Amino acid sequence: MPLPSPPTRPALRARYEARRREVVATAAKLFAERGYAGTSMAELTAATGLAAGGLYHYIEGKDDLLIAICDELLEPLLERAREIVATEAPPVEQLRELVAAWVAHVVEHRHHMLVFTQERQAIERQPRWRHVRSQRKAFEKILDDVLARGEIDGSMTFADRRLSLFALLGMVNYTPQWVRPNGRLSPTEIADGYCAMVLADAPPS
Amino acid sequence: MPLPSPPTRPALRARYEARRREVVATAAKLFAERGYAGTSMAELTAATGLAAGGLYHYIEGKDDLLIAICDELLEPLLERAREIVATEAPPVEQLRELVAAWVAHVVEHRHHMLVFTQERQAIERQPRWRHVRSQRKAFEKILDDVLARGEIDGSMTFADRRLSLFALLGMVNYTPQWVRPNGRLSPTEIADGYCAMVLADAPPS
DNA sequence: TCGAAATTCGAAGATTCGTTCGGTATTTGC
DNA sequence: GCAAATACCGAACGAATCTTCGAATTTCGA
Repeated sequence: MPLPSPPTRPALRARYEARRREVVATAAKLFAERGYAGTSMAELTAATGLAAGGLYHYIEGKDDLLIAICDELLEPLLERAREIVATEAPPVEQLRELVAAWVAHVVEHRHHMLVFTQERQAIERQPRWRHVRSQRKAFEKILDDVLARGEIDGSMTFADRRLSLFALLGMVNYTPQWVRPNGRLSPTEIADGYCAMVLADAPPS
Repeated sequence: MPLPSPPTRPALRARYEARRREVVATAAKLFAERGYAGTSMAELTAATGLAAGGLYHYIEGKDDLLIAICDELLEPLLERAREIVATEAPPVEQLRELVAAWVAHVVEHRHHMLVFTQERQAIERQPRWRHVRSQRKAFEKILDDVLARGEIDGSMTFADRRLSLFALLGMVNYTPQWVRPNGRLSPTEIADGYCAMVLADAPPS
């Protein structure tokens, strides 16, 4: 099983990378619509225009696509999140930036995100997915840390910080299920709304 | 293809119904852990103790299980929701009751709920799932109506009511992903926390 | 206790699916 | 323009899957 490798000749290399990204994007759309297991390679070949054999010049196998989709989703998001918390801005500002970037990201890559959500059980169970799993955990830790810093310096108040974190994860992760590109609300407005709900929470008097 | 029907003899009828519920519950657990398509009938037979052919006395086919799981999840929830909004309690109280019942339900049936979430694309796409789809929509409409009544009578304030609805759906639907039976927070505490976040939201001054 | 109903078995059937592989066409670098 | 690298094709294979079916066993009701 020779794993396909990018061509060494420079003129073809760019074309190869671009085509591979196309294939992954097409797969993300199909997987989001029909499910990973519910999408056959035959449907994928039809959607990409390639024939059965041609596909395997760009991917190792079907599950390679799933990993590529998750990586395209999590890697840039995690990088951006680390940039934001490296700032010296106060926690509340960092949280707003984080949620804004996060919402914008899942809206733009909503197909990726839908696949990530649907295949969560596979991701959490199989050892092969350790990397994806640790990226998800790293992102959630960044969020939790920001909330913790806000709680400590008194700029945020939570009845239960852990619950607020889970609520935020729920809101944002659910967004791709209903959001439409060029919908009524912009990603920024959505993010602001979410932040308001999380930050307005106060312990019962 | 003779569809399996409950026995007419009374003594066996109860046993049949019970066994069928067992099968559905086992399927819900496996599907939640491994995914619907990722679970083979062979694994199901192993988990139920029945042999391949024996299973088909209780179900029509694999997707029959999926419908049964969704029905067991949505039917009682929808019924309870209708009871609550038939009350004359003020909207805020109705909302608290709704969310409390809802959270308790998804926590208790978290396997069912995880399957429902994972197979959402199938449910929303295929005509066969019209019934499940309409139950989901009916429940969401009940929620939206309560929020609308609260907004009109001034007891609730939303920057954007639609967004608050989606946020609430996100929070609750995500709950099964992290909640543990006998965990630190009771379903009631979780529900109260969610309500506080949704109700505390106010338009920016 | 007897006959019919109900339950269970497990091997076989039919289909679907992911992947491979030999071959052909196209492109690149020299 | 030539040779080598690259891109692509599509039939075919092997494995895995869901479901069926006839037979064997158990259970119920009269």
